[in-house]
Amino acid sequence: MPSRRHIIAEDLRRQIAAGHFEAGERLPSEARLATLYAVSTPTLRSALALLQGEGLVDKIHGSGNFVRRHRHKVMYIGGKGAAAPWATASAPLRVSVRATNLPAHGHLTDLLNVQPQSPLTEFLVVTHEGKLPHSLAHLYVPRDLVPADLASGSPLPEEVAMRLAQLRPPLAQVEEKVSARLPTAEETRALRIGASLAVLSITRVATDTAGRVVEASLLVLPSDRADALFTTRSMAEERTSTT
Amino acid sequence: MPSRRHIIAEDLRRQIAAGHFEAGERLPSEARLATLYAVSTPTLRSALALLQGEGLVDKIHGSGNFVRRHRHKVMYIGGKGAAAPWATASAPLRVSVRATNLPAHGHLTDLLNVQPQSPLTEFLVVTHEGKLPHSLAHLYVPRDLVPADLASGSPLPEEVAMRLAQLRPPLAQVEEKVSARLPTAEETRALRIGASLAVLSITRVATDTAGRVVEASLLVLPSDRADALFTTRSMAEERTSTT
DNA sequence: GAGTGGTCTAGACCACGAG
DNA sequence: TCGTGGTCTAGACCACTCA
Repeated sequence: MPSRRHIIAEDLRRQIAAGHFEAGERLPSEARLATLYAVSTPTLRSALALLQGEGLVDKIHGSGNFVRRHRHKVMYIGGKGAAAPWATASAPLRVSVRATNLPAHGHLTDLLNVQPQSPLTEFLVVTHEGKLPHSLAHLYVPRDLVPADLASGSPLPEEVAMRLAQLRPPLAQVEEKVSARLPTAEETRALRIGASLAVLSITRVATDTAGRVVEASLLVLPSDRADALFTTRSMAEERTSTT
Repeated sequence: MPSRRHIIAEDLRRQIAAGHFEAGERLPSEARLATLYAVSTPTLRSALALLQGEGLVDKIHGSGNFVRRHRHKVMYIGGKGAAAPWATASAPLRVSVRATNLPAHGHLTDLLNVQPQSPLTEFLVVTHEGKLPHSLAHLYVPRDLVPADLASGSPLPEEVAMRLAQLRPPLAQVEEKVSARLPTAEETRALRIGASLAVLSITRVATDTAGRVVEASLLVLPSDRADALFTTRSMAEERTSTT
């Protein structure tokens, strides 16, 4: 037995799919929609919450509910491109980087396998698609692997990737832990997403041939904009040695 | 500025963490809690919805809100163990399998790269932890790779894995597409989870050395019970050939 | 300042679960 | 049958955005 909010959500989905609302267009106000569907505002809002959770609708406080413009998803490619996770996306995204020096603390000491207080550089990477934020990444690299001129301010993303890759030995292993969850309060603000839109959270640890952790990254990918793809080629040795 | 529901949710989190409520214990009724916190029932319910989304609380219609018993997460290991994804979990789970024959249709023809109507066997795999469902998997295998005695009814899980592995050539590649999303209505029922608890959805396609798809699986892992781990060992050839 | 969404209330009635 | 959660109402007031 479908509840009213499901009926309303389904009707709006249909109208959006049928093109009755243009991409990027604002829907009628919640008060107006509530009148149209003859329900109270909380009921109508819960219907919209379903559409938000699917990434069909963008809610902007003070402005309105908008039909999402971009419906194409980016594919995050696992295993490759450590130090440049944003470059593994398959669509043109604008990338900005802010670098900060900080001492290792908390989870970071475990992730990077370093002593507390040992010097790290954090790269806060925000990708945008058009003018809207797309995804977030925090990269942590031991300071001695970071050229001094990249270690603070807002370096160019391409340069960060290239220079880091030059400075360190080849990677031996990339380990990626993937979780699904709802966004934190900060993430809903930073990514301009609703609290009911799930995100992919990827913790990636890259190790060099000497067994040293050369980079740890925390990636947050909203589920309406990104999936992740992992490809494993089986070789006889691997399939026995990894058991 | 924290809203009331966040304050209430935080207080309940604290009390649960402090052990004021035992694992598996029922919380006071929503009406009672609403009185205690001096808020209306919708407000109190939205606070509980936050805890559900974190997997801290199990809501059971007609019975009450229960503190989740198991708080340990299973780790799904990517890349390995095609044909037995459930075996890659790191905790003891009870597994049940139901096999059905069906013709390829819809997405399945694309995933398995077969003609529509070509014969497949579906294995519906449900894992339980104790008496509660843990996760769901649908496996699809071309019929000619399935021994006849496994192709219907409820075969033993271990046998399915072993016999399938014997019958087919070694795997060349496993591709896993990972998404985060909220559960569908059927999944909330089948897994006994709230609609606000995100799930990891993994589509796994295994290919043999001849390039034939020998298995496609759709896995659904509730985010409070499972993460996924992917490990990539870099070899010089791979890093250039996969670009 | 006008209009939008965000939060909350104090009820009502329905649907489910267990004794 | 009774207590539980599920859904919904018809408002109120606050916070944000934009002209």
